[in-house]
Amino acid sequence: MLQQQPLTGNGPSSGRGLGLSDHPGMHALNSVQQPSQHRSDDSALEGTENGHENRRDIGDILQQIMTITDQSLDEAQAKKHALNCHRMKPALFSVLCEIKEKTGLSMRNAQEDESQDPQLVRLDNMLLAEGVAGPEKGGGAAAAVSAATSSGGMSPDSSLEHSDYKIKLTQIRCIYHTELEKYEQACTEFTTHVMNLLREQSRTRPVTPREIERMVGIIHRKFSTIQTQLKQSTCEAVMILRSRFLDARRKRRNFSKQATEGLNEYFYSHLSNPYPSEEAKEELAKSCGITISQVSNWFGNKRIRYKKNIGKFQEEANLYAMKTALVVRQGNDSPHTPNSTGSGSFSLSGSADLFLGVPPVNGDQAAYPMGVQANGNWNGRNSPPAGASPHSDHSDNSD
DNA sequence: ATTAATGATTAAAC
DNA sequence: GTTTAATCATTAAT
Repeated sequence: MLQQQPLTGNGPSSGRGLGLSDHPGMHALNSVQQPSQHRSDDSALEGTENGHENRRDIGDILQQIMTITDQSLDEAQAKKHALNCHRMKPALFSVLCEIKEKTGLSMRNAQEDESQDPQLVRLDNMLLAEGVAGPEKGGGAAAAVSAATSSGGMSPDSSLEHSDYKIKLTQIRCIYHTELEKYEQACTEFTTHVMNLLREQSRTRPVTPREIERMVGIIHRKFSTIQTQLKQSTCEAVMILRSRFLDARRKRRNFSKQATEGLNEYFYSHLSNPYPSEEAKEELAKSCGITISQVSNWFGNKRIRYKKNIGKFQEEANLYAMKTALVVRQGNDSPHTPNSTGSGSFSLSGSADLFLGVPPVNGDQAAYPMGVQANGNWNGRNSPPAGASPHSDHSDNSD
């Protein structure tokens, strides 16, 4: 099928075997054979009286074959090059490629899924959101922190708390980037290697550029799985880091003494309605050096814990009540001044120091002098009956 | 080493 | 949205 005579078109050739015999590259083969052809007379075909001569030929051939391995590399290279330069080579190449294409050898991975891996996209987005994949400057860290603190509005302060986190995040980012770089380098290296190899082989083998491209795609897909793994583990590390460093429960610091003092002051001076407004919260947050969320948390905790065991807080209540009273007395000499305490039963205590007898709270009968007691309005259902001080609270806030 | 105190988180209710 | 009640996880105190 490949021996179409007109295709060769090389007139002077002997017309055998695609006419390659006159190519310089083929001389090697000829040269192997020719010596054994001791005078291509017809006598060779006769083979008369040549039993031992044939044996000698075989020996010669073997000898020649053995010498092939001794041929210098340059020589072989030259032959190859000569073969590549043959004018029939492109035609033969294309024909062989066509055959290969038809036999489906090269179309095993025909379906080129150009679809991006959704998981990889997801990981990319996550890393970007965490500031790992983004720019390596402060902007990235800031973005990470802002993203991390998105759950609670606690961005203004606790930068000290975040510094550790930032350091670790930077470490992760560095590792990630170096690994990614290594990965990319290895990928390109391998790809170029394979491409060079295939290109080289395309001289002697029907390998189309299309196939090379496809091969590159396959390689990239393989490497992509590695990339996915890298990104996944990075994500995991970031998540662990976040859960460990940004979960404030693990980094709880007690408030400063003065902060607690200020909060308690407000709480006990608004005991009848210890629900600071937004403005009051802001004020408290500013004066105590904590966030509004922390103020809210503190009041939430305080209310529930106070309500749960009023007796336990009696001393504290008296303490702050006295403090407030003293402040009020300093500010205003009148003993009947309605101070800011919510409970009417408290304000009359000129010396609020002996209300420390603390009975069990849940007892049905509370026959004791309540030093400072909120009327149980705000602590609705569970509030102990606390028969003392049935006055409804009304004298209230200083605002 | 235990325990109490405390700030933060969570689910559920409003 | 906030608040309650329970709970967690850490810190301070015993």
